[in-house]
Amino acid sequence: MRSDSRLSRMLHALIHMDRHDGAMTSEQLAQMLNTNPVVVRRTMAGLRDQEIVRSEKGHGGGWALNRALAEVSLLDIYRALGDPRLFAIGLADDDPRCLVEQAVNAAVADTLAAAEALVIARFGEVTLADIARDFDARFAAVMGRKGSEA
Amino acid sequence: MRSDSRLSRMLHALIHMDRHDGAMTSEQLAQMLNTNPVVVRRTMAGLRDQEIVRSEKGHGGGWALNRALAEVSLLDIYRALGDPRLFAIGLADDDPRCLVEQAVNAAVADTLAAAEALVIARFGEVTLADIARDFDARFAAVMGRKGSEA
DNA sequence: GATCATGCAACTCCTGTTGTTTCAAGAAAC
DNA sequence: GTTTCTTGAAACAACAGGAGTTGCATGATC
Repeated sequence: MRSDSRLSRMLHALIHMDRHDGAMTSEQLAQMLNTNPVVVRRTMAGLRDQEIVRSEKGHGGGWALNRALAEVSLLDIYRALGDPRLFAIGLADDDPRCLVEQAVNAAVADTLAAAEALVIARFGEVTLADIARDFDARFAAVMGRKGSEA
Repeated sequence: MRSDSRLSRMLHALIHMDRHDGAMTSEQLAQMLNTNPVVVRRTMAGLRDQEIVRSEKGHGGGWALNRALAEVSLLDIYRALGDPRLFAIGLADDDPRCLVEQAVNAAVADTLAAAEALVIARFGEVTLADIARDFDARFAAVMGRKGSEA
C-alpha cells in the first residue's frame, strides 16, 4: 500500500494553522496538503476528539488550534490518529503452534518492539514548537541567501 | 495491506531446512508455512540469488541450505528479499517546496531513520543459529514439562 | 519417455489509505 | 428567513503491494 502519510500531513497542517490568523477551512488546508477537503476533515476528526484542534461550521468557520504548539508532541498526534500501524513487516502467525516459528517470532518481534519503543519515545520528546523552530531557521537561512544575492 | 511476512516465513523455512535430511520441496515448505508452493519459490528466489540456499529440479530435488545457520544473519535474509519497506508510515512528499513541510519531514524522517538503523543493526547481530538455539531451549522446556507430567 | 520438481508469467484476491461524490446540518451574512 | 459558507458523515471507487492461484515450459531422475 502506499505509505500512511497522515502523521506528516497533520503536522504540516497544524503548524500552518498556528501561523494563520483565524480559522482555516478544510478547503485551504486541502490545497496546502495537495489533497481533498474531505480527506482533511476525516483525518482531523481524531485530533478534534482529543481537543488538539476545534472546528466550527458556517461563515468564518474552519479549523483552529486548541493548544500551544509547545504543548503538543508528535506522539499526541500519532495517538490522536489512532496509533496507526508503524511497520510494514510482521509475523506470519501471531500465535503459532510450531516451536520453530515461535522462536522466529520472538526474534523478529523483539527487534520490532525495540524499534517501536524508540519511535514512540522520540515522538514523545518532539513538540510542534520544535518543528516550528526548525522551520524558522530554514526560513532565516533562505532569507540570508537572498540577501547576499543582492 | 496485510503486513509483509516474507522475512519471518523465510526464517521459519530455513531452520526447518537445516533440521531436515536432504532437500525439501516447495510443496513441503508451503504446507509448513501454510501457503502455496509458488509463493515459496517466489520468495526463496532472492535467497537463491544470494546463494544462501540452492534449488534443484527433478526427482529428489527441492531446496537446501547453502551455508551454516551461524553464517546467516537476519539481515542477510532481509537484504536477499530486496530490503522490503520497513515502515507503514511515511512522508506525504519526499522533496517538498514548502519549508514547513521540509521541517516536518526532517523531524519524522530522523526518527524513522534512527528506528531503521536499530532494526538493521539488530538484524545484523542475530543469526539463524541464535534462533535455532532458542528453538532448542523451547523444545527442551516442553519435553521437561511432559516428563514431569508422567 | 514418464514423473517429479523448479522457473516464470499472468492473472485475481485482499486490505487499508486516499480520493471523490453527495447530502444533511448548523452558523453567519444579507 | 433565505442564502451562503462550512463541517459531518456515509458510501463508493482508485490504488498499491503482498499473497494466492493457474498454467505451462524446462530440466533432472527414474
